[in-house]
Order: sequence, then C-alpha cells, then structure tokens
Amino acid sequence: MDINKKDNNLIVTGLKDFNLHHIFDCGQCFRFNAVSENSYFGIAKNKALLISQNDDEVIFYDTTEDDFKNIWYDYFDLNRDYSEIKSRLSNDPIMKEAVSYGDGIRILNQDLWEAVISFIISASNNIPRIKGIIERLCENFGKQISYMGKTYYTFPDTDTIYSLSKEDLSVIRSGFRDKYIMDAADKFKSGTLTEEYIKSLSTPDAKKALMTINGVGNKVSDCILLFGLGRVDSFPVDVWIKRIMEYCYFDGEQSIPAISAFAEKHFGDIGGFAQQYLFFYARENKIGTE
DNA sequence: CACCAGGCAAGCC
DNA sequence: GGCTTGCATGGT
Repeated sequence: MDINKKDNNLIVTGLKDFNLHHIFDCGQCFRFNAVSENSYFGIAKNKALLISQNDDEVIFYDTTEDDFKNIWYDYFDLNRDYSEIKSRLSNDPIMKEAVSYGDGIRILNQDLWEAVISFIISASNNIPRIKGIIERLCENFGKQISYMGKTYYTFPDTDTIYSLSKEDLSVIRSGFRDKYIMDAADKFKSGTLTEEYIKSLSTPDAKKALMTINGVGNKVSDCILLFGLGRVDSFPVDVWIKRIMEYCYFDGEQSIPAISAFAEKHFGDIGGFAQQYLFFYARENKIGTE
C-alpha cells in the first residue's frame, strides 16, 4: 500500500482485495451510495467521505493523512489479509464461485451504536426504505458536519436519541420499530448495556446481552456482532441467505436454525466473510426471486 | 394493486 | 419448546 497526497486528496495504491462496489453493495452498511460509475459518498465515524476507484488507484477526497490512518484504515479493515480468507473459503466450489463475484468485499468496522439502531430498523424492511429511515434519523437529529463545501449530518448519539419522544421520532417514519429504537437508547443510557461491557464479552454472551434489547432477535443480533463488533464468525441468516443456502447446499426448504448450524460447521471462524460473499452473489444474481 | 421487505415479540398450544 | 399472527410503512 502506497499513499500520496495531491491537493487535499489522498491517492492510495496497491490495495489488494478492495472494490467499492463489492464493499458498499453487499448489504453491510446503509449510509454509503454510488454517486457515479466508480465513486461512492457516505458518512461514517462522524466524517463524510467521497471515495473513488480506478483499478488499483483509490482516491480519498478531501481527507487528511491523520483521518486515513486513524479512521478509514480501520473502517475499511485494511489491516486484514483477505487473500488468505478467500483461499480458505475457495476449497468449497460453491464459495469459490461466490468469492469470484465479490472478490473485493471487505467487512467494514462500523460503530456499535449505529449498527444497533440500523439493524433494528432493518427488520422486516427493504434496503431502499431502511436507507431512507436512517437518513431522516440523521438529518433530523444528527450533528452538522461540513465537507467539500456542503453540510451533512452524523449518526445521532445515544443521548440524543434517548432524549426524543415517540412523537419526535415519528418524523423518521420507522413504523413499529420506533419503540425498539427507544428501548435500545434506554438500555445504553441507563448503563444496563455499555459499549465497553458488550465488547468485553464472549460472542455468545455479547449476543445474549444484545438480545435483551426489544427488537433485537437472532438475526439482528448476528448483524450487530458481525458489523458493529467485528465478530467475524457470525453468520446472519436473512431471507437472501436462506434462499441461496437452500439453493446451493440443500435440496429445498430448510429452517433457519438448520442453516445456521450448517454454516457454523462448514465455515467456522470465517462465517461472516462467507455470509457477505454469498449475500452479494445472491443479490447480484437475484437467486430465488424469479 | 397486492405482495412483501436483511424479523421480532407476544400469544397460543 | 415450536408455531402463528400482528406490526407501520412504502418499494416494486
């Protein structure tokens, strides 16, 4: 990896296993969107970022070296060797095919609180609407930040969401999920759950702790573990994963627990990566929808 | 216009 | 324990 400054931009070359389309369209994050053929814009970690990619050259616009080293290097999981993970998964011919579709996927290291609220909102919802609800949450209650001459909004912190009434929250039109959002804020604000405490727990205990939040069940907790806590052995089973697993590994319908059990055995400690390659592959190929 | 979306909790047996 | 149902809203 090589970093060069040009004006206010950072030009990073030599990134392996890195593709913006794969990273931002594999369902892990809701605040980044394509703004042109090869560039994405979004907000994470209280920072806005415009990023573009041409083959080996990735440009972080209006970004300092400090922010790259302190924020984006970790956010994009650049310290991890994906080649090794991909080669391990590719012993399985099905995974080899899925990996070849999304060979530039990286699991983003997102903020825990944002993951908790975002995946509560994701329940029984579609991705365009999830993104809309989250944007309204940020625009109404986040802090203003300025980037490249424009104003954007951060993801609101626990105290801010805790202070909201149900009527305040109604502007985001989250439907029945509003009470779940408020329960998460209650539990984090009261200290029943804290980020430090959850991070100190083993994965099974962290999962149990997360599931004490109303609106956080099996699937949502797995997403929080994987995307907000870096527990890369988690294998969230949603409708897409259920369909593609039934299609690829089973002969017809299977229960979610059966699929989870199979994934745990089959993918072990790298289940989270397998899940992302499969999710991307299923959605790109619309597996099970026609 | 139905159908259903990255589910979950609560109420049944 | 497993199975059903209601849930708000809007994308397709």
